[in-house]
Amino acid sequence: MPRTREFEETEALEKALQMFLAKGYESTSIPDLMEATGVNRQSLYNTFGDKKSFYLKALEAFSNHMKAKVGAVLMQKKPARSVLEDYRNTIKTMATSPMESKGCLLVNTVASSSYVDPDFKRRIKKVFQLRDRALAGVIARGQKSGELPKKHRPMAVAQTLHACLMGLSVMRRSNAPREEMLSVVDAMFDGLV
Amino acid sequence: MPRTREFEETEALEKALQMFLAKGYESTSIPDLMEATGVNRQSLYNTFGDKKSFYLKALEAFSNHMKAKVGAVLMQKKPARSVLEDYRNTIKTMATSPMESKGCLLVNTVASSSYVDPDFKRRIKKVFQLRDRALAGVIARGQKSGELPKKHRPMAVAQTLHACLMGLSVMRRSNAPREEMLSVVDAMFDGLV
DNA sequence: AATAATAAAGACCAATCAGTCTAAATAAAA
DNA sequence: TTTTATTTAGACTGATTGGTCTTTATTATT
Repeated sequence: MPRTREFEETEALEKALQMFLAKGYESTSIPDLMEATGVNRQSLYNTFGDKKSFYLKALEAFSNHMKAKVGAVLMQKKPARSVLEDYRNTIKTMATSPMESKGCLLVNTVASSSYVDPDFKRRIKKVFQLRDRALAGVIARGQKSGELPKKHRPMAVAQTLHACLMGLSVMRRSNAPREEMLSVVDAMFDGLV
Repeated sequence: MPRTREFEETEALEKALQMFLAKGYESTSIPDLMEATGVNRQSLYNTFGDKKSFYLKALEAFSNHMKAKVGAVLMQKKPARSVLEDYRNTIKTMATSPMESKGCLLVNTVASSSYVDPDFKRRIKKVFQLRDRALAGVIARGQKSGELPKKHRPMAVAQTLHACLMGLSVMRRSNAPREEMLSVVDAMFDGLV
């Protein structure tokens, strides 16, 4: 009976995500989102709820992309050194991909005023925590097997790399040239693991 | 003849800076600034110009604080290793000071949509460039004297540390505990220099 | 062909925005 | 005391905000 939806929900969410990446939560207006998605105002509200829940959905989508790439790498059951080598390459790819030319949505949100919102904060902490734990697991495994030095606690190393990755996000956003991005990733990994 | 100003300009700028740090350029309203500074709307416009030039003045003030602390350390004419040791401690102090509990204004701006403004962009790039050059100078000196390994180009090391520091800013903004901040700073410096 | 659920366009709302202006209060200097 | 530059408080502007509502058009199913 119903008229069929004339837009693809995930496609619209993807467009909105790009807009949120470029302009942030507060500076992205509903008209901005209408233009970016090509979807009517009313339909946006029907489909995604109000602005905040729309943004939360964008955060979720971005996080899922990240998890898909990072999780697959870190969960591999092979020698830790090899996993970390894959991780380095994954970071290189992400750090230079057009998708992230406006940085990481989670990092941008932390650096913005919307981070005071407990819902945003909780969501973001959760995602980062998962990534840190996964990485710390790999490092712990590498330390046990003797592949990696036991100089620092696995979680400390993971937190440091986490900070480095956040810095990379900001660096990318400031239009650092590709070569610079790559050399910085290498220097970080060389220094830490 | 004139009535004397009832507020201290630099003091008001300092209060405004704190507000901009907390809420960012776009989300800080004029009423916000009036409340934070305790200064009337009209007086704000008379003293600091419009919102954008007000923000530029806040950026300038923040940059000056940074230069005062960092510059004094990096310009020292003593062995490079010792300078870098001082720099590490300076970063530790800054990374845990209440003044920076909302992160670095420059980094926050890069991560925000206001960064598209060429005036903001130019100003920020300039400040970071100066810091990078000063650090690269120290590293080059250390490499020449044999204090530091020549594994990476001085500017590459400086850029990497720059990225790390930006990450620290975001980390601080997300309320990371003091101990975590300090251990991350150590891990970064241990890995890089 | 009738039904029913949705899409779309756009009017509409109260609140807020940055910025300007006027008018009254103030106080240092002449 | 008069003058004069400034600070205040607050009214005001036009634009924009997020969000709601109404109306019309559309189309897959019954």
